Amino acid sequence: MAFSTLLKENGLKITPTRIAILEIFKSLKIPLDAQAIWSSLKKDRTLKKTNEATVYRTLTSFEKNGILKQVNVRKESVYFELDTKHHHHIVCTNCDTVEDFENKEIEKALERIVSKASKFKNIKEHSVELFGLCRACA
Amino acid sequence: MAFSTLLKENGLKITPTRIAILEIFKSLKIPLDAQAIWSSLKKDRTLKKTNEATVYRTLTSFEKNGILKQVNVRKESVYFELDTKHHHHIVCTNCDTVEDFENKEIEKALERIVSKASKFKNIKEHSVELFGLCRACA
DNA sequence: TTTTTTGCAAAAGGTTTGCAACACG
DNA sequence: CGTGTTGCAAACCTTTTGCAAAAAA
Repeated sequence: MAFSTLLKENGLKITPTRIAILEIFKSLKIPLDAQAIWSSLKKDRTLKKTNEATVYRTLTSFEKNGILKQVNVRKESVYFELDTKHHHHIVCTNCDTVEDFENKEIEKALERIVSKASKFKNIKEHSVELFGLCRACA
Repeated sequence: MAFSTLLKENGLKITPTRIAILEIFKSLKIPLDAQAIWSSLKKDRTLKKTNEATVYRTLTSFEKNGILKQVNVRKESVYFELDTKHHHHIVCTNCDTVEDFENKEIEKALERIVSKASKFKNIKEHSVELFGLCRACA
């Protein structure tokens, strides 16, 4: 789906900054934080004066609308990625490398855990992350 | 093992504040952040004037020494728990409820994923968290 | 006494907010 | 034109740091 359609469907106005932010996520394919997005925008002639606050507001709004979701990468700031296909992450604790994976066994095991949980009855989501050093950093 | 021994083994001096912080983790049995610890200390006559900075320094030092570990609870601040038996968490997104669980199938599936990861060769740890509303908040 | 720990105050880092100007639809 | 969006500056919240005084070993 085109990003402009995605924005429209969520009742968000189509602005150059928003489209650009979505394009950045699409092309880089790794979790990004507000600073990374902001740096990226600054390289673009027409968007270089975008304010940091706008980036934060955009990320927050995209998350609320289910366009982005947060990723636990154990860094100081909050990282996001496009909320598309369900998957998990292997995160390098030294650089920005992130490998995605999916695994049906884990999903099934988690479903069983959900059904046995005593203090919870409705569990909406889960996250699974592996941490280590990527081949380049090891 | 007594907390005083634990501190000694890690080359840390035994102080009332450190013992008290460990006791708080032991008795509450849920992940806690610096503010929670600090509030707890303030209720104690002899420790009520403990400085926030001391709490942060203590938590950092305990984590470095493997006494505490961070828990991903998707809150704004950093939460810790005693680093004892390996387990995972079901976290209430509305309150502080956390239920622990462990599951061998997941551990095995993760081992297989580790062995197949292309960008990583040494993976040291992992985290698995489920998020939802506990029975009290649902 | 030597070394670590703590209190205090200041500062840093990331993120949020109020408000007026601006742009999309 | 009306409402949502942005820039700017100030504020916020959590966490960190320098330094001198206090406590542990």
